[in-house]
Amino acid sequence: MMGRVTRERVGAELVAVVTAVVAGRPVVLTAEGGQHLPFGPLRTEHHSMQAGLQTWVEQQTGHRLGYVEQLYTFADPDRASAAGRVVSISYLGLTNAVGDRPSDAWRDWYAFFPWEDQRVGSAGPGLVTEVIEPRLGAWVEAAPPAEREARRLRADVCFGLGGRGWSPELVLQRYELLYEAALIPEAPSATPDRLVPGERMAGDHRRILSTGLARLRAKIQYHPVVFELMPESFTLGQLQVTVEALAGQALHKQNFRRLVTQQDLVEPTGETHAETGGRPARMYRFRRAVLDERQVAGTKLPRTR
Amino acid sequence: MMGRVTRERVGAELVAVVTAVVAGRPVVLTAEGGQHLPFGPLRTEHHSMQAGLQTWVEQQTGHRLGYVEQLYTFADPDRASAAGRVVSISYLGLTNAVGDRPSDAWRDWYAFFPWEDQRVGSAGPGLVTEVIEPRLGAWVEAAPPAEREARRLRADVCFGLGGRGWSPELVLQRYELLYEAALIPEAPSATPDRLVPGERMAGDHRRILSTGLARLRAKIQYHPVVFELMPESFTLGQLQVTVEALAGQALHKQNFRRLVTQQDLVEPTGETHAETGGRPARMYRFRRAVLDERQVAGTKLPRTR
DNA sequence: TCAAAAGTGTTATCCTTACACCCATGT
DNA sequence: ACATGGGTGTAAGGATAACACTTTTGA
Repeated sequence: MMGRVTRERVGAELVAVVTAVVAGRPVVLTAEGGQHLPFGPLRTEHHSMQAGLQTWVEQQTGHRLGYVEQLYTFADPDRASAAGRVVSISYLGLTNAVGDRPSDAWRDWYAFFPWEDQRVGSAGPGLVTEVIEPRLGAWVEAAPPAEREARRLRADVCFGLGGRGWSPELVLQRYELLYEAALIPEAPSATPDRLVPGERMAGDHRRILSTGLARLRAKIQYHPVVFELMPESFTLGQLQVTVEALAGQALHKQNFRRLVTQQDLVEPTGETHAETGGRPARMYRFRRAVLDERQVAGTKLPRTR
Repeated sequence: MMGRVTRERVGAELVAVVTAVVAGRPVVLTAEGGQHLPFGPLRTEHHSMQAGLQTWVEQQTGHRLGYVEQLYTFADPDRASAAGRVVSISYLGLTNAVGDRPSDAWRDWYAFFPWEDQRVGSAGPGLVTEVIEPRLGAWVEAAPPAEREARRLRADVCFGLGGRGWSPELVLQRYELLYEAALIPEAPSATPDRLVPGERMAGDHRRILSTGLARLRAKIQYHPVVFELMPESFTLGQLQVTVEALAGQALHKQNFRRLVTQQDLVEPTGETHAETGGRPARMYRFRRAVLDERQVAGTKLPRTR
């Protein structure tokens, strides 16, 4: 019986969250004046979805993506109209070759999510305490009493309120919370005077972008993907700046270095780099062999017997 | 220019890897005599993909899925024929309500992946040392010299050879390695006399299933998803048996108990359970509140400053 | 009384965190 | 000389892994 239904057809779209880090700023590749992520339809001539994606991105940036992984597949219900349904298959791409084709298509992540940059001196910390926390407080109070505590807990966990720590990887949860609280313009009941700052994108592309940031921030903690964003050789300081840019958080210098060196993730090239001020730094390169040696991260379960 | 292309259309299929654990055996819901995973086309009347999936699964099992998460989206190139391309959006579903409709549609995971069960007394350990290891050895030797070491490393990491430990979460990597080594029937150049035991499924469903196992084994380590497979109340022994069934590995009893209790994942119900032989065990229930409290797992990066 | 499973306690080890300090360069 | 960033050492605390042992039931 299952095979007898008429098979309906949908449009399949490939969407790319391509990111890089330039001078301590995480950037994402956009199209059409920063309103879109790069995207294009899956074509019959594409051998695979990744190949199709590579084609679209190459046409816009002129270079191959070093690293690509699938993010998530969305079926936007708003677009299930007479024209038919559209399914968006999104990918995360990482690259370090921003300079090849200078372009203003590379936009700072934090233009779209200002609250996500929690480094000191950035917009994030002030934005949370002065704008987001009070408005979420109002949203909590506006709930029926039975639901109030659940809302408060959710706000506290997402934004590190009430003495909780800030968790960089909760990007998507924060975006969805702001959406539900009608504090961002995508929300149906949003009112202009209560919005939280941050540029929006066409359709659900800001949501897809937030999925990409969340994945990258989570993955960086247990898989050596940062190196896809680095040049061939780099200093440990540059590496740390890159990780901090992605995490939106400052890291402890000495421990960061030990973490990287003790795990044998890098090897010295023998050269040094004359930095602005201070002692010249040793240059390192990523030991690509670790990708083969360590398929595995580390278990949380007690092993044998 | 991007908007001007004629949008080609594809078939969108929803595929479910629904698993449960019954009497220490992990099982997966199949259709049509165990050859398929349950699947069905995405319809216009489905409000969302998850809703569509729930519909298909409910029709076959009669109960709702407690937990659903998206797995991966595949575009099988072999099926991009005259009939057009098909995109399969796969989901992982967890349930504990197997008993509602008795059915032989629940098949043991390890019928499809016998090598994945590494518990003592199971087929796995012998299969690896007596069949897989020698045949992979031949595959290594058959490579051109320059490629030989890479193949050996890969085989060693995947199957815990050469003194390495077995990593339960490498399910997909092992499947793909066996595929490339032509040791499973899906492989184009496979020959019947060199195959590794294990039932196959239609199309790429065995591959999708292996993606599901991999995700579940990985996720169980940092997120309390096991409880979706447990009844309302259970003993710590039953919980351990369930985790062991999924991991395909025995766990250390005392440390497992401590891990569960010290993290406040469970609370005692006050009742006890008279087991077969031995002292009666306390019953516990999952503290669902932890899902709200702990959105976060734990960072691998040194935090402040 | 013994087998079987539940449950408790203790110790060695490793990893994370934090702190203190020295080194090499430009100005 | 001193500011700046690079680089090293070490000690405290917590989590994990491994060990030995007691308790409570059914047969």
